[in-house]
Amino acid sequence: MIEQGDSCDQTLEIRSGIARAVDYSADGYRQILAFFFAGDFIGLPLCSSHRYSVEAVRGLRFVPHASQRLQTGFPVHDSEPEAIAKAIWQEEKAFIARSLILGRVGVQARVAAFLTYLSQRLELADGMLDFSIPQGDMASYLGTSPETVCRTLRRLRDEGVIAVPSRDRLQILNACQLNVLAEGE
Amino acid sequence: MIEQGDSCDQTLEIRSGIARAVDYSADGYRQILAFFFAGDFIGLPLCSSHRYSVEAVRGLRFVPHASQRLQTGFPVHDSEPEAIAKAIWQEEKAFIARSLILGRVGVQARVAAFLTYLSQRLELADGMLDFSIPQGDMASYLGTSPETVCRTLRRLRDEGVIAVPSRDRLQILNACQLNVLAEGE
DNA sequence: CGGTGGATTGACGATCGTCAACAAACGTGG
DNA sequence: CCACGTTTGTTGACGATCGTCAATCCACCG
Repeated sequence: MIEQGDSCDQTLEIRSGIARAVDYSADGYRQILAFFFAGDFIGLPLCSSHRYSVEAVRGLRFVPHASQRLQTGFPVHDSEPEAIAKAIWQEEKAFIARSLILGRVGVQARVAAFLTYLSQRLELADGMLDFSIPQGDMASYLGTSPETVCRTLRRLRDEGVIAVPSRDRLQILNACQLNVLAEGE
Repeated sequence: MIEQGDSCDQTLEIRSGIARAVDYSADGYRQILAFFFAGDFIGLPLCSSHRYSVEAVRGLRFVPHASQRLQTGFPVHDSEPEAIAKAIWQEEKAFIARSLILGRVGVQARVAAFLTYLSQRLELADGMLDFSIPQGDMASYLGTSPETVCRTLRRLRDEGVIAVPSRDRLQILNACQLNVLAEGE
């Protein structure tokens, strides 16, 4: 889709589904930097080459746009400058969001903050989320292990904060309590 | 200096010293999101209000610039679009950097990655860093406690990877080993 | 029906956050 | 220059958390 290091000549606009931004460090370390959802633009050409790879998580539909580089002038041809600023802001917000989530101490706080964040992006109704993100991806995003993610979700389920009716559905039953947990107990 | 939530009508250009970007969440949680150094622009007006506060860490000198909002058109009056793209990219890079550091498992790996990152920004010579960042700030940035930061730095010192000649100086003796530790042992 | 990949659970040991005490550095006023 | 209070750094001890390894279960697909 987009490979880290590729030159910035196209931008993707997500129509539906979830995509992940992945960083492959020189040392082989792999991290999921962000998730992107319907309506997001990714691969904004602030630089000459992409800073991360973009991969489909599930059910991804997107449209590519040819992009002129911001370095050689802003593309005012088909979109207003405001639209570009908004898209850049959206992308940056995604990175700050992960930063804020990872900065919390305790995996439970991070998971709770992540679920709250997700609910703002892909809530269907009544706290029900389209939760088609593998736990391995969640673990990489949250800087922990899949086992710990699983255990933490289980504890939240046992405490009645969330419900997991099916593998790709997750319902937030007690958003208030989730916020308390996100502060670290 | 800049308060989180203020309207974006000024941009700061750092001349010397270190500044920190701080997020105050609604729940009172405080996190240091990024450090900024000489040459950086902060407070870029991608949005109508600032997303974080900016505070001086030490020895900060800066010049304010009145900023037109990107939302209402790019300010091409005194700087090229490329310069703006570069500044935005620099800011975003700082957030991604923290994200990549925090995503690593183990405090030692995070500290090592952070020191490597710092050395790219404020290295003087021979791995010697102007290290006037309180350990409390480091701890908040790294998502850990001041005590653990202190202990980790001590271990690195004992292993001969770094040296701390004075409180505001830190020398990287073995950059290679530091990279190994950043990968998690 | 077997195979495959993800999810789950248990056990164990290392790490790390917390509390507490103390030392060192710094700024202030005398 | 000294006395003092305040901030920051340092160290020890302890308990909870979390990463790892391993085994097992489950959903999905051929």
